[in-house]
Amino acid sequence: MSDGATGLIETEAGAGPRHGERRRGIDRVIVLLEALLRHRAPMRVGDIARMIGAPRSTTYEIVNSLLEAEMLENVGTEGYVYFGRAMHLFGWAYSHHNAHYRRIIETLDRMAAETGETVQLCGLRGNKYIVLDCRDSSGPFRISSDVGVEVPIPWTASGRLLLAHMSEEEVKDFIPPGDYKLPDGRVIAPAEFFSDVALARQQGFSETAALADRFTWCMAAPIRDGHGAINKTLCFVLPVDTPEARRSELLALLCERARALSLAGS
Amino acid sequence: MSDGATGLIETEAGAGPRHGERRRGIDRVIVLLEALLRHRAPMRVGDIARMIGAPRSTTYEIVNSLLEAEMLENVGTEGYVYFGRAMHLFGWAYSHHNAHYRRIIETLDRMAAETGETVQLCGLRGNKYIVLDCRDSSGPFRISSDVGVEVPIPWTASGRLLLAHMSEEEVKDFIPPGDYKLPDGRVIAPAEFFSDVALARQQGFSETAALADRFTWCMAAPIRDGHGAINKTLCFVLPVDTPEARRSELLALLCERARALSLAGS
DNA sequence: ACACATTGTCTGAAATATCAGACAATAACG
DNA sequence: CGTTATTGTCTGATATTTCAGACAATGTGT
Repeated sequence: MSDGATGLIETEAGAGPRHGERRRGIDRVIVLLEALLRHRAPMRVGDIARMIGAPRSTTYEIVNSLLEAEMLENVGTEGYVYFGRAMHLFGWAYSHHNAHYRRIIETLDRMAAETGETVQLCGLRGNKYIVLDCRDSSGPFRISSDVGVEVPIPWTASGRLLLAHMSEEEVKDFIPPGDYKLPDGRVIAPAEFFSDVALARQQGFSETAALADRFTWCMAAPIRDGHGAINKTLCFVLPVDTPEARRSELLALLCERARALSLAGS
Repeated sequence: MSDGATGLIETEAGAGPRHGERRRGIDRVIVLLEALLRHRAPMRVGDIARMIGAPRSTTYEIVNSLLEAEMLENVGTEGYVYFGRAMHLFGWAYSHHNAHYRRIIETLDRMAAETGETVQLCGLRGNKYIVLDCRDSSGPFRISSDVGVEVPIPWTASGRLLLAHMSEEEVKDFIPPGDYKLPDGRVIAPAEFFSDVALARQQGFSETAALADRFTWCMAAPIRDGHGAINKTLCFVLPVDTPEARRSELLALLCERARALSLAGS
């Protein structure tokens, strides 16, 4: 896919393709890791340098440091690098540091085992939707999606729930205009999206059929934090042709489990 | 490898804590993350600074950068930080980037589901043993251990397998002398350990009873890479009083699954 | 109330990490 | 076989980042 390798990943305004931009090593590391995450495949040092807009010599220096720390590792025979073991360990520590997240993961496991369907834990990252964790369907035709990849919020059922605390005006300011355009070219009318959000807030769950792609039915239920806000959602990704009876059964299960995971003060 | 870069810096005659050691931001980051992993709990910035031997001002600078990148995140009300969401995403990417690791994880899941016992994936990190991933027993008395924590190799069943490619001489050089001492004070005779390693190599599995602690029976089987070398092991952690019949059944399962995961070129 | 420890934020100054560019050694391509 | 694009490693110079220390604002204990 044309990943639009603009070369410059500028979080801040200004700063065009200035030649003499000297940057801090730490920032290079951060940008590098995020670029690698987006790319989702091992890369060569030269490509990394181009992608993050850093000089080759610097990139080699940094990559070697990270390799030594096992935050990156060599993969394949020729110069490719990707995330290393240390990242796995750090990530594991993150997922298990608090009891709540552990409970969520156990629920994810149990639901996947019980239903055999694809289950996901979703949340926001900035103004995008991401899958935080998932258990893929065990069936022969598995619908899977990558953890950590940023997706426009309007494409997803979870997204509608995750915006439930916002007013229509806030939502309008929050979603980049281009994000209403679906991958197949259709465009969601913002007004329709706002009412979807309102509906999701009211019913306490959200469903989408064949939205971001032709073959999936998604259903999401909110996991609320201590203040009742929705930080994360639990969701099923089903084949669109799943019978209605089965769907409503799964929806009930989803809502029940999500509620059980919510911390809402009694 | 052991370039003596980190850890205790006493290269010169100067005994005191060298005051003017200026270090690179990247290296600070690496040391910081590793310290956090070892500590296994959120820390305050001041404590981090002390633990990694960095000035407070520098530590604040670095921590803030990492917070912004979500590699760390604030936890609790007052100044505690721990690993952040981005780490989870990077780690997930690591675990899923290659088909082999994915298969291993699926096996882990399946074995845990089938047996209800604690299953672990283990490996080496430097000259220590670590748990790379695990599925905890679902029973009321779960025996669990933390992923990523370094443990002396002689304490473990897996460790005996993971050294199988070494000669006795190499093993002797590899294991730090203090690592033969068990947590309860007993000391494993090196000669005994060497013969354990040889036995493990010969039978293709390894077992320990009440070694690192009084109440566990561990059994490990090797996962071999394309060259037949043992990089990782699969293992069960059982209560010591597990009946012999059950144990041998589980051992058979363990060996079978580990063999299925091995890449040994036919 | 006091003394004492800690946090988070700022400074200026000095040590150095980042950078551009050159280099040989392969690889890719027509 | 030349031509062109890579890769990985070095170098010296300077723009930057790390660092020590000071600061006010909170805690903590007696």
